[in-house]
Amino acid sequence: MKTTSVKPRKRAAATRTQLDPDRWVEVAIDLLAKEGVSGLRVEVLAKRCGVTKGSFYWHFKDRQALLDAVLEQWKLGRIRDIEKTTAVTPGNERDQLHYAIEVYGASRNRKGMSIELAVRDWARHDPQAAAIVEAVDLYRLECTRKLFVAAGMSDAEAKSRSLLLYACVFGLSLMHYTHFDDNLADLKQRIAERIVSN
Amino acid sequence: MKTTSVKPRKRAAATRTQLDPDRWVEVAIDLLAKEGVSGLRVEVLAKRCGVTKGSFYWHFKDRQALLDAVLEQWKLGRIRDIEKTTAVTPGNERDQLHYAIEVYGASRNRKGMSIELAVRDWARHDPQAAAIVEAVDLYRLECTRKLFVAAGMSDAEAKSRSLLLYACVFGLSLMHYTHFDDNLADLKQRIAERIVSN
DNA sequence: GGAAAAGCATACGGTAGCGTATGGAAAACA
DNA sequence: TGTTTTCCATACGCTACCGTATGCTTTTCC
Repeated sequence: MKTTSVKPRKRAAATRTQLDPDRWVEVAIDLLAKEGVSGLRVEVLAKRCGVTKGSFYWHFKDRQALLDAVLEQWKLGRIRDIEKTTAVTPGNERDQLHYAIEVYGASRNRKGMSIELAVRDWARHDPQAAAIVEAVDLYRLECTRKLFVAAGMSDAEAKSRSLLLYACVFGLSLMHYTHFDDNLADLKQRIAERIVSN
Repeated sequence: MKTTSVKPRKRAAATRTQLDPDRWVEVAIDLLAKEGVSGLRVEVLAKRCGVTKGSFYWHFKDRQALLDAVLEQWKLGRIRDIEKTTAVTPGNERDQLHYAIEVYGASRNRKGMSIELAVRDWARHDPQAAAIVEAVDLYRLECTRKLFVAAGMSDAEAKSRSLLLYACVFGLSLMHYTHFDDNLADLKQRIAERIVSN
């Protein structure tokens, strides 16, 4: 093949961006969101990064190494996120719970939810991914549990609400209910109330 | 290759089972549950049926035709199931709602939930699957909505509860909360109460 | 500025999967 | 019994992957 034999030897010469592993993982998570794990292929990813797989195999031992890195990165990101979302400002626990619900509301944060679902589907076939998901879930559940307790609920009730909250949030993202009602905002509001109110 | 040159020309000679499309779809759904759509490959499926893909391409135009059939079959099965689960026996609406929740409880009906999740993941990348899921969701939501109304709730509240119910059911199946509490039964009970009670 | 290392391209072998072509056995039919 | 039709096996070409080998630039370091 020879278009003009012009060697593409500039690769974004401006920023002089070398591809470090983190950048690879970043793009990989992007791809994961759109295609799922099964779509996370080495050569596809490389093309997305504007290079060939020769580069990939310089940074990573193999595909599995990338997957491991993706999982780890996701885990860290989630935990950081949860801590931010559930940071305590005494007295406002219920508002914060509402906020936590809203944050996951499909409209915005669409990409985040796509990743979430992709990882969970991944976890259904991969024990390692399952372990990561479990760790993240337990951490999340614990964080909101504390909020419910701080809001005045019994420990057992708080646990149940905490689980209900996340189950509902992820469940909604799995469903297609757009045409179920013409006032979805009210619907969601009622649900949120049901989860956090007494 | 020649083990003993014994031609396997009996293929379950007892029942004389010809492979009809329905049988293919049945096995395909099984495979779908275990591997997801991406694992639903023609040659793998054929091997599972004890034949080669030569047989497959006699019954189906191509892989897509199988996928279509799987979706259609799933849709029909779901609708039949919902009608059974939400069949009305006046006065017992709340019991039935509890039953509907319990039916999806991950422990039993594990396979059914696997299929459910696989199809929903499928729907995230395929508009056609998404349409089927939407139809099934709307039908389900409508059925339980009626139950909530019959149990004495306002229409708006019934809709919200209906959505909450399914979101929670599917959401729970996505989560890994086994180690969150040592009395999961109580946890689930509380959640169910929260969904159906006033 | 020359050697070493980093970062990437290219080419290769190998597997798995899709779909087609073709033929052969078994069953239905006449 | 002979001929269709049904049902399936085998063989083939093609593509998309994975991972390796090897070499070509660019950077880094002396």
